[in-house]
Amino acid sequence: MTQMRPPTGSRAAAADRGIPEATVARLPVYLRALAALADAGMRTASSEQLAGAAGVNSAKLRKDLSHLGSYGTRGVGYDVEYLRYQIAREIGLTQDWPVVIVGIGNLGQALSSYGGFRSRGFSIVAIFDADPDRVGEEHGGLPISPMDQLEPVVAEHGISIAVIATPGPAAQEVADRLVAAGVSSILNFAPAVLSVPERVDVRKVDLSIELQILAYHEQRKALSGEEAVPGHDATDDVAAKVVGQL
Amino acid sequence: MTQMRPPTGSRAAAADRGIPEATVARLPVYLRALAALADAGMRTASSEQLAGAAGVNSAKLRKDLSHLGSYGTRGVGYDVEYLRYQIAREIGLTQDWPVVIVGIGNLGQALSSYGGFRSRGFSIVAIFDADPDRVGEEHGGLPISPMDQLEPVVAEHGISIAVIATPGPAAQEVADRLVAAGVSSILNFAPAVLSVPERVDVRKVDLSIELQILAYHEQRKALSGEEAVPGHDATDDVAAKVVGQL
DNA sequence: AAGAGTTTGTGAACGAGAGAACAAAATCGA
DNA sequence: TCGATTTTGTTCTCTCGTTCACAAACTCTT
Ligand SMILES: NC(=O)c1ccc[n+]([C@@H]2O[C@H](COP(=O)([O-])OP(=O)(O)OC[C@H]3O[C@@H](n4cnc5c(N)ncnc54)[C@H](O)[C@@H]3O)[C@@H](O)[C@H]2O)c1
Ligand SMILES: NC(=O)c1ccc[n+]([C@@H]2O[C@H](COP(=O)([O-])OP(=O)(O)OC[C@H]3O[C@@H](n4cnc5c(N)ncnc54)[C@H](O)[C@@H]3O)[C@@H](O)[C@H]2O)c1
Repeated sequence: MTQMRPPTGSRAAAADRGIPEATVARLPVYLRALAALADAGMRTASSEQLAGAAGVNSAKLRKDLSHLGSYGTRGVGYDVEYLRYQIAREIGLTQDWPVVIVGIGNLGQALSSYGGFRSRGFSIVAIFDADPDRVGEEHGGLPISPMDQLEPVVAEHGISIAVIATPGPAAQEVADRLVAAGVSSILNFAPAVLSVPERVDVRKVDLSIELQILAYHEQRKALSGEEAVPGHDATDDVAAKVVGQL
Repeated sequence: MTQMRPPTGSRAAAADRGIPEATVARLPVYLRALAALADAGMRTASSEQLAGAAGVNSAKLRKDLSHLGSYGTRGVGYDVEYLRYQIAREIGLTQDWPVVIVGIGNLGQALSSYGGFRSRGFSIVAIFDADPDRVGEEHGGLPISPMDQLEPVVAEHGISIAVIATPGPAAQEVADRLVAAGVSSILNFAPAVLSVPERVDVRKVDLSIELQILAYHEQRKALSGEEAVPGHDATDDVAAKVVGQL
């Protein structure tokens, strides 16, 4: 995703601040696991325990954490609260991130009403929809704002993270406006490939794709049961038209 | 994810039917790109065009497709409809998958009302919630069923794919019931690490984590601006308690 | 029929990530 | 103080995935 800017020359000691993408994606999981352990009253935890709670291999967890620095104690483990703070700081969760949501349909409403974001370092400061009839409707304590408020709100709050939950065809246009207004990270729920300048990060969440991946594995499981029949594939060349739409 | 069952001995020719996980995750994207091209009236497409529409590198696309077989024509490209059918068949989308959703809160309602699943090969056949007051409510044309209907419905329709959209603490229990009832693929929206038998596939969608990953990159961008100050980190050892809850 | 022009399919080089294994560093009990 | 025990941080190896680059295969024009 983000540009891996070439070796930053002037670096002296250990923590090179270049955490592997795969590790970054797991840090939030560790944070959640630590919260669970803290709630359970644990003040310290071994890599084995933490890994268990996070659902990963303990060697992987230790290597991940070693990228942040050396925050454990050999023979003891990790101080739960301290590690929690260090990870939060590394991810950038010691500050609160203001976020806007564009497209308040089924999904946008669910997101707007979701209370879990605030406690994880994000506050939704405005929600937008193009439908004039919906402007003013409240969701999660915020009124829907009209689209012409987008630029001023983004500027005023210094928004850098936005969520797109519009239909697919509208997504690119919305993304363009967001980027022009100053947003540099987008979470996209619309089934569309967004094209944005290099400095902008886009993450895509696509529920249909997730289901399709499950379907693939499901089909393989089913097939490996009846394995018997070796090499044919009857339906193979029959027709192309069958697929219907997408 | 799924067990990479050891080399299946009795395999003669080319297509070994062991598609890399990374490729599987991209096939649905290609499918969508192909649909877009077809709608635009294209009957044939080069790897370059397809890759453009799908937002990937063309070499990667060609290698991905080569795992399914040799469906292109050198000097020409790929027949849009034919490739579409082949990918759909490979993913298992020539059949329709019945799906159930458990936990009809904000998110579950959005999913239930979403029309996009049907056209992509999935039909929601039942939705469940533990709240007795909500049983009977309609969402997306389906009434909410009580939880005690879960096992009979899963059995009757031969459900193998389920979606969990309950709060985190309830997720494991729900997963256990689903698995016991015969489900072998789960799409989980709850912030919880599910433990399931090996034969069961779980995919997790976690919106907070997506935002946190964006926040990390956002922070790095901000930091690399003020790069000047080299090695310190004032707030480093100050306190641990600051983090609040998760 | 032959040559020019396209575009696929794949071999090979490279890079990133996962996991096993172990030395180094800490605690604890005697 | 010393040795036994625990557990981290890191090195090494292996696997998986990405990208480049090009020969092989096809079309089209003359
Ligand atoms: N609802 C789901 O469960 C679900 C599942 C998978 C994918 N998605 C995707 O998420 C997106 C949103 O889904 P949804 O069900 O909420 O759709 P929806 O149709 O209910 O809502 C879309 C909203 O976006 C608004 N909108 C349209 N054009 C806009 C524009 N140019 N600017 C601002 N707002 C605009 C519409 O007024 C509407 O309120 C879609 O792209 C959909 O494919 C949704
Ligand atoms: N809404 C969002 O935008 C959003 C965003 C990120 C994550 N999530 C996660 O998705 C999940 C659902 O979110 P939500 O906003 O819809 O929550 P919600 O509280 O609105 O809905 C949860 C639903 O699950 C039902 N439920 C509770 N226990 C159950 C059980 N044991 N069996 C069956 N049903 C049960 C409840 O009755 C309720 O209707 C949560 O885990 C949440 O953390 C939601």
